[in-house]
Amino acid sequence: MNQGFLAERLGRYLRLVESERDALGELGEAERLVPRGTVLRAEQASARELYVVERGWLYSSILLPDGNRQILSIHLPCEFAGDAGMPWDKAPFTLIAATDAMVRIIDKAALRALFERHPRLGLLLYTLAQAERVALADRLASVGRTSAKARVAALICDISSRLRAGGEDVTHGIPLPLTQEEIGDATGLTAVHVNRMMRQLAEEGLIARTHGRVHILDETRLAGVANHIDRFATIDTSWLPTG
Amino acid sequence: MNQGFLAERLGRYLRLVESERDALGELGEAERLVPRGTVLRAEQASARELYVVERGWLYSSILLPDGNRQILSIHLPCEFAGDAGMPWDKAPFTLIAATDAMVRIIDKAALRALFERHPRLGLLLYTLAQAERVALADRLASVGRTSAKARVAALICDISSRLRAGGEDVTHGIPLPLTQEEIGDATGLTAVHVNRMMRQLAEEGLIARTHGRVHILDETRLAGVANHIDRFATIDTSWLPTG
DNA sequence: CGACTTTTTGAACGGCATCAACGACTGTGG
DNA sequence: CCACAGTCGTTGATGCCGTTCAAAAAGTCG
Repeated sequence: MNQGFLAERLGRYLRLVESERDALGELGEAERLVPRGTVLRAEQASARELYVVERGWLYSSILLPDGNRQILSIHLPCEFAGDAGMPWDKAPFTLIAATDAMVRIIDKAALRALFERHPRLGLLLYTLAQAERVALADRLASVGRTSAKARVAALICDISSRLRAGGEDVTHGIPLPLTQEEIGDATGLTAVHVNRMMRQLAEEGLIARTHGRVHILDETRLAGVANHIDRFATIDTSWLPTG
Repeated sequence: MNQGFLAERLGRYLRLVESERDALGELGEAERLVPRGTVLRAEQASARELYVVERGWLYSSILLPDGNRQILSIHLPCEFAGDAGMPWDKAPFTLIAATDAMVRIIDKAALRALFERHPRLGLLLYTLAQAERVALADRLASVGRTSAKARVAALICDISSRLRAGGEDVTHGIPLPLTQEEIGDATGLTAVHVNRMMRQLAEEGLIARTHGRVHILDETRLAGVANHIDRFATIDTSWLPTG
């Protein structure tokens, strides 16, 4: 699996042929280790590359002039990071490592070559970009129109189902290596209120917490209060060309 | 410009060659007239197609179980609508006409053919999808981390700069054919509070309002209270293959 | 152990929601 | 041309959810 993080991710959605696997394997130029808390790429920094998370978690965020921060999305292993910056030569967001992490660096030019030589993979990447857009839209609905408790629940549900989609065993709790401050920045709340909502979810028997991990006790009810829809579970690639 | 809405839009970012223009012209199968308030496509409805707005405004929204609604994005003339639904066979959002509108219908299969025959256009579509994702992220930051006044201001700035990017003359005010209820659903506020914030923006001399139109009096200050960044003005396609 | 970050809890405040009512406008049918 | 209904905009009064401020407890790392 050494050269295969990208192929593994894309292979979840499409049966890849040999030449496609090879092309994906050659895509990444270099790896980079990013210790927890480090800025991998700052807003407005030059952005000629994108990343694939190989280990650890990253997140992208925007800093507002008044010092407020919004975390836009969390990037789990095997997912892209920084790909939303493609349309610009300066990064629109800041990328930070939530845990010690390892990323593989992919150059824009390499992505261009991939689209030209493997249009089918291009179409798949397009499709996945649209799926990310929908994920962001779901978060917008959560932040714009639901209560604090629902937002925190939604974050937990989202991470859980993405970890599960990534093949991780979720039955014995999931890691949640984010400070309550970070959870607040992701959900549009203060750290103080995040704390209260987590406690409330625990008191209601929906989750249990143990230093850095969360155990989902009642998945159905939690998804209910969160208004969660697991969209990534049902991605339809049947209309893509066959390899 | 009869066959060229898509070519016109994409031509803003890339100098298209003849064969590409032809391919884009043949992409749309049919047109459809959508009167104001009509649902073009409901959440969960079968979704084998996407749309290009030819006239009028649409918006996509999610309806929460409690009856709350979040408007996710507004689709202006020459923009795509429903393209975020590509990864699924059921539509993730509802598409509604904000004004009487005309859309051109594009089949998923036609898009697939476009990617295969014109990888460069595929890459451009991928890039634009990422740009839409960033626009959504900016809205998330607005809704999650700014005041009611800032959110309303941001909506006005966003629409204004997109209309301008579309070639519309913005100096004598912009149309805003949305009810305050709809503006509230887009910004995560109630219609009542939208009203108050609009009045406040007017009292502060930032905007002027006349039935259905808004005049931006002080663009710099308005962009300031909105934390607005005009990202679409600077899309960089220099790394794409040359035609 | 000491400095720092993170979590937790309490008390008081405020922005936005909620509820309610009225006015302005639009279209429709008599 | 007017009566009427329906939608939308406007304004006031009240209340609650989440913020802000403050401080202590618990965890982490040198």
